[in-house]
Amino acid sequence: MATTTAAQRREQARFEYDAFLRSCPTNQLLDRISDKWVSLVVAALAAGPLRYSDLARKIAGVSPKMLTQTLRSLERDGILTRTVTPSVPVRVDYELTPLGSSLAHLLTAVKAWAETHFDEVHTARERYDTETDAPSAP
Amino acid sequence: MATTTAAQRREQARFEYDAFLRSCPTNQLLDRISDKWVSLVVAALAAGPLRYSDLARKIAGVSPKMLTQTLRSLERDGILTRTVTPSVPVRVDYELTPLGSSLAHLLTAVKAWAETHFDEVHTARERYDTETDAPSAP
DNA sequence: CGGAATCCCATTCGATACTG
DNA sequence: CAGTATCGAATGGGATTCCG
Repeated sequence: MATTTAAQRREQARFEYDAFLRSCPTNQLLDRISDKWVSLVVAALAAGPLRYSDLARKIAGVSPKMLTQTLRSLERDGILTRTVTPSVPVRVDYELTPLGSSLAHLLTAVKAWAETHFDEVHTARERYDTETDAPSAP
Repeated sequence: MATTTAAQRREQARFEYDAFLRSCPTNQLLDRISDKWVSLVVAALAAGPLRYSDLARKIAGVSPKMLTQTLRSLERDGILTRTVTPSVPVRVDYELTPLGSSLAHLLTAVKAWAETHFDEVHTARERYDTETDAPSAP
């Protein structure tokens, strides 16, 4: 017996892996800040509160769908607050919470790392491309 | 005239946005470390060099395809080194470079932030779900 | 103005099978 | 052991349209 070993073993491994991820706050939050738009929104709001259309203009390339989706998930996580002012044309402001500010600081650290080591990465990348792309080319 | 305003304007905005991203090292590297598997591989290698199959076992849930793909891109960026020992069964070791170690440190900082603020996020999330999910539910 | 809902395409990812 | 190749499923994300 045990014809199903290989497949089932990975399936079970995957199960345990999922359980691990669920129990690991790091991965949950890493996934959150990993999002392409999240970092841009947080960076845009770091300077101060903005309205929906201001964000759309500042980020410049985001579709309304993704902007709304991103803002909702960030609001849900307590990264920012959404304030509706029921004037005639509705006005909605978004602002970072203290938690959001601390996230902005973290992203600043990431940015610092990226700027510090970008040269190394760039160099390594070019060398790798040269070595693998033209090792035996005429 | 100007029937195409809305769509075309965003298209052009998108173009500029792409140009911005290309010139911004932060986003390039943020995208790299954002990857779900990258962080796991770096974390796994932080303790010391590992062989391919060791990594597959330690990460437990990754397909060979993604593992190889992740390792290649990290090698390309100078995050880790790949050492082939041409013994009878081929042996390949992966090890973090100094650059990779610094990235591991950064991920540690992210992890610290996540663990520090996980409660807040969790609380905010539950509150949000409660408020939006059952305000008028029977 | 600020958003919700729908459609749909492109990329990505995972599982499997095969090779050196 | 350490990959590569291929296929199908899932997902993300953009455009569009309509509501309050």
